Amino acid sequence: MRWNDLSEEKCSLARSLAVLGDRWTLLILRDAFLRVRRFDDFQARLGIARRVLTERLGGLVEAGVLEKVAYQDRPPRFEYRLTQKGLDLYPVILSLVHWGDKHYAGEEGPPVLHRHKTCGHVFEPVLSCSECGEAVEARQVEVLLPGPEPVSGPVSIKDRDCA
Amino acid sequence: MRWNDLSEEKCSLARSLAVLGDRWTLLILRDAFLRVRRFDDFQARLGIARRVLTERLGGLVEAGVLEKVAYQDRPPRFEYRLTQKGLDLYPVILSLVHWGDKHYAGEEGPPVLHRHKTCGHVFEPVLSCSECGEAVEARQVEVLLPGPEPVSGPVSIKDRDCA
DNA sequence: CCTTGTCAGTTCACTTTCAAGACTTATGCA
DNA sequence: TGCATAAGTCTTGAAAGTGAACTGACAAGG
Repeated sequence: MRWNDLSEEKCSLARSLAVLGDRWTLLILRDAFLRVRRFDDFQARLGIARRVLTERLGGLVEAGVLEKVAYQDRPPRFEYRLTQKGLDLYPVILSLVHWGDKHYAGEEGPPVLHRHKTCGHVFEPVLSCSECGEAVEARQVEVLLPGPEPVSGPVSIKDRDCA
Repeated sequence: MRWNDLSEEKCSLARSLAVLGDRWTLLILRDAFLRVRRFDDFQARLGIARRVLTERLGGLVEAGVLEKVAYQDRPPRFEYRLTQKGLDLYPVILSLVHWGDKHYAGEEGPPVLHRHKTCGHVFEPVLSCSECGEAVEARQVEVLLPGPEPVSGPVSIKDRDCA
């Protein structure tokens, strides 16, 4: 399978990974959420090869996750900023961070804490159900095929291909 | 940077990506959540090169995300099952799926729906705050360095390296 | 002027990883 | 005996990543 074919799959996870599934992309986005914006800052913080960084930033701009904005004209200089589509990735990043905190923090505890400005508390991210508000666990979720109404109902693995 | 060095970084995102950051790994886990368990089933569904699948499954077992269980002895046959650590990845997967649904579902809508058995409704995943229960958005979160009490407080980018 | 420095990339010579499919081993079934 | 199944292993060319040096446009200092 060519990697680009993923974007044509009828699976939202595959389509997301066509954009994000690269080894560097999520690290670049982590820094973007920390308000890193410039080529050389990304490069210095990540230690990524410059050619690869060029490609990744270009890909993220093309995908609409970042936008390239000139911050001066002579000489032309640009910065990369998260779009709303990029900001929508925050749950992905925070879930990954939380999983790392849970399973890889040593005795020192997690490397950083997060404070929710809205309520003022240090918090942990919880993935919850939009309908009942309870935390969602894997085995409490059933996958359904969409569609007006007809056959649908619980679907066995063989009926579908996708998460 | 060698990829393996990531696991030594003092950043939970980097440590998570050291395990999951590969192009195939999350697709393998998607299938695992759909209760795919056997080598040939993964291979046929994903179209992944068999050698790469061997490596990835081995890596996930080593990381404690999957466990390899014999389901018969002669000939020896194994299946790969999610551990609790693996099940803990559900928020990551679901967040990625939801982002794909939001930004890549065409007119047909998302390829699958999720039903929360606990409450019975089709739902969307919401990342919420463990303290106040509200949905968390990127720009409402502040990063703090942990520690007993001393200096800490809001941290500027230069003070930390990590998400 | 002339040098040094900054920033956003390119280019190049290499190394590593991946892809696709044939092959292997152990066994049950007809 | 011959075929099928499952879980891999092996081989080989193609693709992607790496690190270091280089470029081009400009600013600042002596």
